[in-house]
Amino acid sequence: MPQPAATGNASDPDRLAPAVVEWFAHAARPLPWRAADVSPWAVLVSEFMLQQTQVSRVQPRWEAWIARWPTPAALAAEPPAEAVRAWDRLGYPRRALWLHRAATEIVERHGGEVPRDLDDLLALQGIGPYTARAVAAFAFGDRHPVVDTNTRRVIARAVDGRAEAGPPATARDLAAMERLLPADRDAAHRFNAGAMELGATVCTARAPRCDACPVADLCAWRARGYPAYDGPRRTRQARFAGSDREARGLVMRELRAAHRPVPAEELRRVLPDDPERFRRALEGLVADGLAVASLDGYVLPHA
DNA sequence: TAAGCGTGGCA
DNA sequence: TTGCCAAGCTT
Repeated sequence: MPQPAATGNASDPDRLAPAVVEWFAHAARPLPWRAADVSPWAVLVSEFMLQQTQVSRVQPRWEAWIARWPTPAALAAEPPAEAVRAWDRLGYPRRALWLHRAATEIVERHGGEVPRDLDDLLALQGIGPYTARAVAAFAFGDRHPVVDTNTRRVIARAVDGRAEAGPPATARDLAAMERLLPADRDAAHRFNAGAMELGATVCTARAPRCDACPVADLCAWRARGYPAYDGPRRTRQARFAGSDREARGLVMRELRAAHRPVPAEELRRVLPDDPERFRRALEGLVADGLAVASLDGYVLPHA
C-alpha cells in the first residue's frame, strides 16, 4: 500500500521515537532499578515484581530483596519458603517461587550470572516475552523491542488511532514496536523505556493527560477526534470477593506467618463458612507447589 | 486463545 | 461502593 510522502503527516510514526526519547530524558521517574550501577540480577528481580503490580507497591519489597539476596546464588542457597515470605503481599506468590527457581537455573546453567541472550532468558522459569526483552534491553542495553501493556496502549493510540490496544498478540505487538524502534542501540533503549513511561504516567488507560503529552501533535487517536474503542472487549476479571483467589491469599497469609506446620483444621479457620472453597484453594496451592503437606500440617516449600 | 492467578489503588 | 486496572506468565 503506497504511503503518503513524509512531509509532516500528523501521525508520522518516524517522529514518535525521537519525541518520546526527548521527553523521557527529563520526565523519567527516578526509579531505583533504573540507576546506572544496578546489576542485571536486580533488574531481573524488579521485572518479576512489576508483573501486574504497581511501582509504588514494588519499591520497598525490591529494596529489601536486593539487600538480602544481592546475587542469584544468594537466593538459590535458601529454601523457596524464604522467597515466598519475603515476597510478602505483593500478590501472585507463584512469582516468588518462579524467581527462586530462575535463580537456581541461573546458578546451574549460567554460572550464577544472569544470561544476556534472549533465548537463554526465555528459558528461565517465570520469564516470558516481555521480561526476557526487558532484562536484555534495560540490564544489558541490547536492542530489542520491549512491549508491555503501556507500550501497547501508546502504539494503539498514537500510531493506530484507537483508544485501546485490544487483545495481546505477542508476534504482532513485537513487530509493531520493531517498526518504531530506532536503529541506534542507545536510542532504542531510551525509546523502550520512554514508551512504557509515557503509557504509565501520561497516556494512561482511564484518564489520559493529553494536555501534558509530548506526542499529542502527532497522535493519530487525537487527530481522529478520540473515537471510542470498538474492538473486542477484554474478558472481565472475576469478582475478587468470594473468589478462590481470595481464599488462596488468606491461606498463604497463614502459611507465611507460621514457622511450623499448620494443621488443616487450624488452616480452614481462614474460611469458616466455605469449606468447599477452602478445599479448592488449598488443593490449588499444593498443586502449584506453594503449600506442602507434611505429617503435622501444611508448610511453605523447603525444597 | 482463554482462563486462572493476589492485592491494592483509584475514579 | 463497585469495577477497572496494574512493567505478565503458564497451562
